[in-house]
Amino acid sequence: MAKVVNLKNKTSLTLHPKPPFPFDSSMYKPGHFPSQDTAWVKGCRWQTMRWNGQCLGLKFINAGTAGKPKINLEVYSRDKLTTDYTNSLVDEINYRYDFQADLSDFIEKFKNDEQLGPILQKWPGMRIMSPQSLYEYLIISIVLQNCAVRRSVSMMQALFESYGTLLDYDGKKFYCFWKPTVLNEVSEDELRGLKVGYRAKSLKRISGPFAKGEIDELELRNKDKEEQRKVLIDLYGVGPATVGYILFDVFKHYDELTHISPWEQKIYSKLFFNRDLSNPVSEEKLLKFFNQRFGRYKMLAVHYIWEDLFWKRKQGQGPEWLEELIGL
DNA sequence: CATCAGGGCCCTG
DNA sequence: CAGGGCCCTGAT
Repeated sequence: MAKVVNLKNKTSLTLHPKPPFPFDSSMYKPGHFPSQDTAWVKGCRWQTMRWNGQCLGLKFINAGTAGKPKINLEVYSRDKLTTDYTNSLVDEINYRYDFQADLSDFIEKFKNDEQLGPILQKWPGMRIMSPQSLYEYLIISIVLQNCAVRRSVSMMQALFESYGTLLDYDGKKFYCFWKPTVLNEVSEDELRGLKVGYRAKSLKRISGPFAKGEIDELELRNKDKEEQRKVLIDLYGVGPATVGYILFDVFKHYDELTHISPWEQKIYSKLFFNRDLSNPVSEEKLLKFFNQRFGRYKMLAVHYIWEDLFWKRKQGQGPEWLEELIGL
């Protein structure tokens, strides 16, 4: 069982995302994998975070409007935090949640687009996000591979219980990720015991370069997209699908769309071409279509459409065919 | 009970 | 560059 740490120290900070900023669609993504390090209710997101050696419990509270955004951030920690620490934390949060992004050009370009226009009206300036570090995102990607969501959730749970830290803060409990050194030192057999299957090897081999400091996420952010791609694809267990997600979510390349998985292919074929699930448009044709229509914003545009679909589903207004595809 | 596919990726030929 | 195999689970 994971150890439980009670975070008694609370620091209050204020964040100012660049307007326009719709809080809920930016801070909660029904289309993302549901990990056990977070929760959301309207106007509020809880999220654990490992930063500079400390496990933190974050609570983001909406205290503004889309036009005049303001977030009250409560940071729960075991130790008292220094100003230097909270400054670096705020920088990191701004990066991970893309708070300072200027999306005015994107909004202007597509406000009258047939599919995108209505969503931009509803959620002008919605951000992309990756609350996790690059390493943590990689772990999630590995447990996502070649299985349905239900199993991914149970693998993640098992990993958190064995190697994570359960944080107790604000009357709630969420898991916090482990340091890369932890998995680097366990045996593949031990990992297999958690029923992660052949993914045990990938989990271990991905942890290595991070444990040894061979991959520095902050440094990698300053490289160009193709250099980032090369570093990622060289990791064992990381292929084109995973790299695509990371270049977009973690490194914020709004134009990264080079691979469409079969189930995404079915969804886009239905949404844009009204094709039956059994008769999807080819990946190549879809890629060409997105490129022509959305140019350097193609993945961002797809994200808006994707999240709109999954928000509707969450509210019980999703299309029938989507349930068929997800098959939970 | 058996069989199969699943939000990939690696390795082989 | 195509295709088999991989761990395991839930669905059939």
